[in-house]
Order: sequence, then structure tokens, then C-alpha cells
Amino acid sequence: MGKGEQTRQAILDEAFSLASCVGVGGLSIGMLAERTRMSKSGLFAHFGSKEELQLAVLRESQMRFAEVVLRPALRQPRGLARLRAVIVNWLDWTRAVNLPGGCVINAAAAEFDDQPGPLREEVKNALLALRRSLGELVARAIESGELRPDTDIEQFVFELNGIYQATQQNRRLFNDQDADRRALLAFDRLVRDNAEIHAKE
Amino acid sequence: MGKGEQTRQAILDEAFSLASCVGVGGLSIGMLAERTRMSKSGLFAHFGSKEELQLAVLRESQMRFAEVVLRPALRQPRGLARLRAVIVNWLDWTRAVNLPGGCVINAAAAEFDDQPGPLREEVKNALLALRRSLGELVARAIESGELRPDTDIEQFVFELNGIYQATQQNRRLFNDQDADRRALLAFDRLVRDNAEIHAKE
DNA sequence: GACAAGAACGAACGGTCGTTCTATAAAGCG
DNA sequence: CGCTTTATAGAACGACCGTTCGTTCTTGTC
Repeated sequence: MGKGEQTRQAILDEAFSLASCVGVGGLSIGMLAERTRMSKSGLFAHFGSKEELQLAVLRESQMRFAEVVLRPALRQPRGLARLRAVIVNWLDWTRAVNLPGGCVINAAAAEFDDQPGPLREEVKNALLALRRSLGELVARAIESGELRPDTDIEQFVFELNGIYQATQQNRRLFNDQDADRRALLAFDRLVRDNAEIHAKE
Repeated sequence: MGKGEQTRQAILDEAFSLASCVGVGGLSIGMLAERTRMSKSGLFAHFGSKEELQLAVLRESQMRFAEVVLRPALRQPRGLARLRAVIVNWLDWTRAVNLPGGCVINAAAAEFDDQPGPLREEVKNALLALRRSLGELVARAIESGELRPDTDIEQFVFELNGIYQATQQNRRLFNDQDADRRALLAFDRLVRDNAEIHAKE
């Protein structure tokens, strides 16, 4: 890895955790230059524009997510166990990597959801990819017979996302220590409702 | 209402819908002055500081929420019907009032959750108040026998919040037309699980 | 070690930011 | 009406923004 790639990565490392606190939109070249002890112009040259830097941070975030959340779960047997592992990893991946201010992409989703442009598209694609991954995990759990064949996959993923959002808000805004437990309770209820055959009332 | 109050309200009206698009943190005196056709300093004098303006927007948002979401639901009989009415109102209150860019407070929650200060506290209190309202609605539904006595109220509210967050993201980022339907499906499942007596497996 | 390519710097630009000050205009009141 | 209070305007401030430019220093290559 040449010198250029090396410092570029160092910048991204810093930008990654900085963006966690101030948001991708709140990143500033000046602040970033200060933290990396570089000149503004020197840093700037690595990206060509602020937007390109922001996109790079989002892509960096996606890569780390795949490494930290999705990949380790492959050690679990496919089906419900693997799905559950992803959820558990997902719930505290902001603690695993250096994200003192929460998931960058998730914050960016709220930030750019009504501002058309490349950033919004990047966020959209990242979250779409996650949903597809989750959808496939659910599909495998159906195939293995752990979930009912008529399980509504999209609905399942929709609710998984809700659980995640609620957990993050509880943790970050209210310092709720029970957030993880609540999340798993909700997850188990979701699984149960799509696994059992219910007794009709 | 004197002239001062009048223009102050006009400013807040504009700030309210502007904040919906750019976030409470993204508000700027200059832009707001332009939109209201006032001078920056003239507008500024009504609040004394930007932070005070932002707080005013958050309070304005709370008031409108109570008027548009909570109050109309009082027409429903107490219990599950009223809870459901609140949820329905909640889900599309950003359409009812002028919020082209989504709920201001909800966006602010993600924006300020890791930036200590009065804004964070205001957001926190607003969301806390909402949770208390929801909690009471759930408690009434327990009293009326529509939900089981052992219903975990906090968990119930936790999941309600999740449903809301997921709905907003689906609508705003993915233009998902089915978001509302999904939300109500999730809500009904939540109610069902806390109402029926399940057959033990 | 010479030389070209790439990396980093420092200064400067035009803009916007929130805020302050002073002066003028309007509103409210007797 | 006149007088006081209040509201608004305008110009200016220092700070920071993203970006550009020319220069200098550091790499990597023959």
C-alpha cells in the first residue's frame, strides 16, 4: 500500500468515528485536518470534494458493517441461529467498532432522506443491501422449517428494522440499559409469531 | 396578540417547516430571514440566540403534535380504540401538518442524541412525554380488559416506537407505499400477542 | 544519485455563519 | 396629538466553510 493509500485510510478512520458524533453532513475538512494533523489542502487533495469524502465514509461504513455484523454470523448454522446472530451483532456493532455516536449510515438515513443527490442514493443502497441480506436470512429460516412457509418476509424485515431503531433511540437518548433485552424480547416474539401454529380464538 | 408575538409566530411557522427539511441543527438565521422577508438582525431580535430559536421550534412542534395526534383521539372511547387512533394519527401526522421533511423532533433525536445541551434535553423530554402518553393509553386498555393484566407496558411502548421509526424510514427513504399497512399489521400483531391467551406449545 | 510523480503545505478566495451595534421606523398608549 | 416602548433595518465583526493555486517536500523508479 503506497503512501497515498495509507494516509487516505488514516483520514477515513478518523472521519469514520468523527462522523459518528457529528453526522456525515456535519463533517468538516478543517476539523478533520486538525485531528489528523494535516493541512486542509493536503487532506482535501485525497478526495477532490467534500461530497466525495462523505461518500467514502459511507462506503467505509458499509465495509465494516459487513465485516463485523454479517461475516461472523456465518459461523452459525444457517437458519434461525444465523439470523439471530446477525441481530445480536447488529444491535451492538456500534460498540464493537469505534462508533461513539452511533451508526453513521443510520444517522445519514435520517439526515439525507429528503435531500436528493449521491449521498442519499448511497445511503439508500446501503440500507437496501442490508434488507436484502436480512430477507435472505429469513428465507433460509423458512427453508429449514423454523419459520412458517407463509411468513411475510418483507414484513419480517420491516419489523426487524423497527426493533433496531427503537433500540438505538432508547440507548442513545435515554441511556436505557434494558434496550438490548427489550430488543431480544421483541425479536423472540416476532420469531414465535411466525413459527408456531396459533390456536384460533 | 401584539405585533411582536405575531411576527414571532410567523417566523416559527416558517422555521417549523424549514426545520422539517434541513433539521433543527440545519436551520440558519440567514435562510429564515430570507424566507420571511426580514433582515437577519430583525429576526434574530425575536429570539436572542440561535439555540433559543431552535428550542422554540421544538416546543412548537410538541404543541402541534399534541393538537393533531393526541387530542383528536380523545373522541374515541378509552381503551384500545383510543390507542389505535393515536397510532393512526401519529403515523401520518407529518402529512397533516406542514412537515414535508418528516417529524422535526424525531430527526432532532438522532441529531442531538450525543451532543449534550439544552436541545438534547428538550428532545428527550418531548419523547419522554410521548412515551408516558402512550404508556397511559396502554394502561387504560389493560384496565378495560382488552389487554392482558400482565402486559409489559414499557415493552409495548418500546415496540410501538419501533413500528413508527420503521414506518418513517420506509416512507421517507424508499417511498414505500405499503409502510402504513405494514405498520398496522405490526401493531395488530402486538395487540394480539398481548390480548389473547396463547396455547402453550 | 538523478529525475519524474505524487503528497503535503500555506496562503488566499468568496461565502455563509451567528452575533453585535447603532439608527430608524412603527406600534401602543395617555 | 406626543411620547415611550418596541420592532425592524443595515452595516460590520470574527470565525469557519469548501475550494483553488503555486510551491515545497517526499516518494518511488531507472
